[in-house]
Amino acid sequence: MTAHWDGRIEALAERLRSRGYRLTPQRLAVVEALLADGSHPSAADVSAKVRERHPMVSLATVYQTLDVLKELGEVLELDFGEGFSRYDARHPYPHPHAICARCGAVHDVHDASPIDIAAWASRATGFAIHGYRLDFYGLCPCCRGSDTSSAPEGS
Amino acid sequence: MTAHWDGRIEALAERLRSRGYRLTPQRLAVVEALLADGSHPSAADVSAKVRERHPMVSLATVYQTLDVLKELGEVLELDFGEGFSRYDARHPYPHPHAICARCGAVHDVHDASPIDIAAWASRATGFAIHGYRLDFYGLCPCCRGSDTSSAPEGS
DNA sequence: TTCCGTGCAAAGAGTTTGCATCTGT
DNA sequence: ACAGATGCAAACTCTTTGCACGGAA
Repeated sequence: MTAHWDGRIEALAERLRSRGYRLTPQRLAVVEALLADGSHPSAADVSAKVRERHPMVSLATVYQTLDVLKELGEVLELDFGEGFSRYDARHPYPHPHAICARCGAVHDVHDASPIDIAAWASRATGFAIHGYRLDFYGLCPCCRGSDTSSAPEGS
Repeated sequence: MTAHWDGRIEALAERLRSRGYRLTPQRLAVVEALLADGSHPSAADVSAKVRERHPMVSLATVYQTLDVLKELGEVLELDFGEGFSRYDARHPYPHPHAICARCGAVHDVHDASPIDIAAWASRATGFAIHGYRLDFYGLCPCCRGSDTSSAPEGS
């Protein structure tokens, strides 16, 4: 299967080198782990994925590589108030997310907004808007049907 | 001066008592600190403010009180990815914020959105949307004019 | 008197950093 | 060969928790 992030590994490798960063096996492994699926992995998720095939890559290296990728604008750090960060290397630009309160899944929302919310906010606030974040909380289509209660855990 | 949160201290006191919570001097001090100004204070900010007049109130008590207030729905916990949470007791319901990248100020956006973004997101994602957060990043009107560079710190 | 709340200090989670060793270019 | 990257462990920040004391109902 092909998708728009095909070739992103090669592009990233080139980008790293041209900016004076070395392309180490560890960095390659982190990039591969980030792009492996459409999820929004935490640093621990990335580390676990990397260790499946490169058991000696340390968590510190994962964090350091994520920092480099953030600096290059090739990964987006997402904080949903869970106590840790998630990362998105497939779509490293601001876009809305929908978070399921029951199963915890994070979905990307790629539909174009019917309005230019940044322009609206600029008008409403007087700010020069550089970016935004828009997160929706609710039940994903899957969890909507499978349970009448919306709480992740019974209190 | 009067504002819509006048009487909120009294209302909160009543709410606490009716729910079986005690109204202690510490809790009153935390509530006062939260409502003192329109900023979006962190727990440390609240603690500092409380200690101006009640030096023996511990940080743990501040956190515990914030938990109670969150449970009552009287304070909103906000996480802007700064590594700590901020709290809003004046407007404890979801509303957009605008964060200045230069001075760090957090402004409330009270203008009504021109569209029902929750309805849009529901249509776009199939989620049952329960809530959302919308944060804008940029330069506040004050910082816009005072400096041509947008970085909080020179790198 | 009976709990609930407090203060202290220690524990906890996630992230960052110092330093000696190793490696891509 | 040399600058930069790695791995380990310790440090750091914010937040939560255990426990004995203290005060309100």
